[in-house]
Amino acid sequence: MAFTIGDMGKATATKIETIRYYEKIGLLPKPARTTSNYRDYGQAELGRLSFIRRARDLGFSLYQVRTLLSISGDRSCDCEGIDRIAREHLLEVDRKLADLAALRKELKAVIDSCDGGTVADCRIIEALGPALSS
Amino acid sequence: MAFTIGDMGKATATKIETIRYYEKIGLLPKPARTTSNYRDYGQAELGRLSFIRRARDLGFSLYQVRTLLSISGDRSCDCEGIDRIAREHLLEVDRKLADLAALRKELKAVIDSCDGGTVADCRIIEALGPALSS
DNA sequence: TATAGGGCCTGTAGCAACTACAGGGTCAAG
DNA sequence: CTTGACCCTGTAGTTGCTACAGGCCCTATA
Repeated sequence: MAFTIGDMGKATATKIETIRYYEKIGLLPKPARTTSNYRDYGQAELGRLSFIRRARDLGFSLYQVRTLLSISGDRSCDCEGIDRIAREHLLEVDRKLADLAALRKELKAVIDSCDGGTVADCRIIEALGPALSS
Repeated sequence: MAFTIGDMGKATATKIETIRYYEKIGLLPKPARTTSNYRDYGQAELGRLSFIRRARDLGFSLYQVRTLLSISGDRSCDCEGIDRIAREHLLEVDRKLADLAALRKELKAVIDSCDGGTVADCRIIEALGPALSS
C-alpha cells in the first residue's frame, strides 16, 4: 500500500528521474515523506502515474495529459472535452502518418536512384540539393 | 550573386534565426561581412543551405546532415557511406511508421469505445488507466 | 561492528533543433 | 528626417526528459 519512488518506477516502467520531473511540473502531487525524507506513495498516485504513462504512450503531449487529468478529476463533468482532445490528437496522428509516408516514398526514390560509384556521380547527393560547390 | 541572410531565408524557406543557428553549430561556414557587418552570402552557401534543408525535410538529423555534407565534400570518395546513412534512415522511418500506425489503431479503439455521458462512465478515461481515484 | 552495495535526496546542466526575445545599429523610401 | 523594414549579438525559452555531482540512508553480511 506504500510505495517508494523505485516501486512506482518499476510498476509503470518509468524512470525515477521522470517521476520526479512529473512532480516538479505539477503533474503528480507532492507525496508524503517518510522520516528519512523518502517519497511515500499510495495507490492513488500509482493510478495517476499509470494514467499519465498510458496517455503518453498513446502520444498525448504533457499539456494534453494535464487537461485530460483535470477533466477526469471531475467525474460529473461530461466527457465531451475528453472526446474532443482525443479526436484532435487522432487527426494529428493521421497527419503525421501521411507526412511520414510521403517522406518515406521520397527517401526511397532518392535511394533507389543511386547505383554506386564515386560521390561525383552519386544520385543521392544530387537529389539532395543543387550546386553544392562548397 | 550576393545574398543577405534574409534572401537566403526566403530562397530556402528557412528562418533567419535558424540560419544563424546553423552557422553557430558549424553547419554553415562563417560568411563574409559587408562594411555594415551584414552577412554576405554567395552561391556556394546557398547551395549548402539548400542541401541541409532538403536533407532535414527528408528527416535526417543534423548529425546525419553533417556526415552527409562531409562525405559529399570529397567528390572522389565513393558513395557507400552516403548510401548506408540513407538506408539506415529509411529503416528508422519504417519503424516510426509502424509505431505510429499501431498507436493510431489503439487510439482509434479507445475513442470508438466512448459513447458520451459523464466522465464517470467515459470509456476513454477508463481505457487510459486503472484506479484513478485521485 | 564495520562496511559494502543499493536506493534515495536535491539541484543543476545537458540533449535536439530550433524559436523568441531584448536592445541595439543600418538603410531606403516618402 | 523620420518611419519601417531589415540586420546585429547574446541570452533564454521550448518539450520531455536524462544524466550527473555530491551526499544521506538502510540492509545484509563478514
